[in-house]
Amino acid sequence: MIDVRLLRDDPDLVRAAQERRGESPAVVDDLLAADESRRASIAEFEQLRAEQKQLSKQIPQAQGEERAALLSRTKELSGQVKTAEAAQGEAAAVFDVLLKSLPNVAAAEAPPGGEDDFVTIEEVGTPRDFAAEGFEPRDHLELGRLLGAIDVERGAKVSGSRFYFLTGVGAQLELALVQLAMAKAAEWGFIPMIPPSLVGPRAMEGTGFLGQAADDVYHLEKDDLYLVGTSEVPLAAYHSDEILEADSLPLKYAAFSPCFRREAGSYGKDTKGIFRVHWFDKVEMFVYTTIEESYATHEALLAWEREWLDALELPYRVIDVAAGDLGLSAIRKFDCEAWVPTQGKYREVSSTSNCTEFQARRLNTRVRGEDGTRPAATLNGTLMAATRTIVALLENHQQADGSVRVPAVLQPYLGGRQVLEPLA
RNA sequence: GGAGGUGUCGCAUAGUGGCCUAGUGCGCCCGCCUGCUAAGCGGGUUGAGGAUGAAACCUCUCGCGAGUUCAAAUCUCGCCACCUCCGCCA
Repeated sequence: MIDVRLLRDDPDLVRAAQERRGESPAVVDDLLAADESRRASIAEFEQLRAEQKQLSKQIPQAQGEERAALLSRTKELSGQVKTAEAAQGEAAAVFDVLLKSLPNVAAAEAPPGGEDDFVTIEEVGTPRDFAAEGFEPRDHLELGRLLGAIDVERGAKVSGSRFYFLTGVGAQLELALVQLAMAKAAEWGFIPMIPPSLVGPRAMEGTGFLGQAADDVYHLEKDDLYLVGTSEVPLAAYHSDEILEADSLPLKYAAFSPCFRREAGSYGKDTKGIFRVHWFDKVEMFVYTTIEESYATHEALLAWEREWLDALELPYRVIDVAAGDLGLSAIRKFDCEAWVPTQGKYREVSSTSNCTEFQARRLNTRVRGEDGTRPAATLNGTLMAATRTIVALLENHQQADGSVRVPAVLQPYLGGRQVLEPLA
């Protein structure tokens, strides 16, 4: 959630941000009204409560008639306090629901508009010209079959559509990618983490995934637990209800975890292969810092993502995601999209968001500094999403005979193999 | 899943209905004293919210939530977490 004071002091700024997202600025006025009545009800409750406490204190010393008078007045007040307290709770709840539904204030730099209104920041590397090389590129599914690496038929048999088995060298490839990614992250100063991928409602709600994105989340009703779509969720909740010392920042975590997505409403999209699946493994970077540092940290996260893709020798582009496509928590988001030869397009393989104080305020994570305590800033960025990375690696590094070249950095993690060969 | 126990300020503890505006010790911060350090002395030290130009001020916060009462850290009920033992299990 955003700062209530910002809402009161500069509502026009919030309205403008709503418009950049293509959302209604009217909620701002609803919120201001709700804040008004919330504060009025607080004042009323507190005034009654103060009187009740003050009179109540005199009772033990009072005698006879005076005591009876006090008792009858406090008795009356007791009821009024209860009513006022309930009213105050209700007003606070109304306000809270509205405030939590309001997205973070989109950065002025974020391109206005929706999904298609992104701005390309840079294209890195050159997609291969397979025609010039004299062969038709195979898609990752066919390569996966040739290599004995991916089995989607049995994935569907066992778990349904959008599930897969990684087999043989495919399984080894994922493990190699995970190891390399975790090793790199540790080098960059991230603390390696393996977090729970089942979380309670607070963590899910606090990270903003129970808003518009709720349909995309798996929920285990019997236990009221959620399967996370990203380890951003447990990492953001990790320090909930904590006060971090300013000189301990930045706190950088890199987590390996499975990710689960219902992919509701994506029927018919990316149905072939393992590009869009209900479950995949991912190494995610997550940073706690101050709001002032967050902008530079966001650039750093992007730089690490790029270093990763450079190391894997993949052609990709970096885009500045438009305000309407930011999600609830972010003020700005950069995506890295790797070239997918058989689709002839760049497709998202990583994404980094600056959530400023939005998640920290919901999850009650604060920083104690010279000027008191205030909410922390949180940022996240994908380092390695296994399935999409495998798609990009196989397709971009394939050779005419169906073998796949292994980038040099990955070779030590694959037993020194330089090439993945098709099964006989 | 069953039985028992515990939950108070950063840590350790005191507190069985009003004298709790939650005490004490440790730690930490500021000051005094002292060649230096230690000791000693004095003061400060949970967090959130409301009001205000800013304060003084007021409210909430003893795991969480409801209840009893004029009044709850204290009594009642529910929930959660942790510990011990049993069962089951990777």
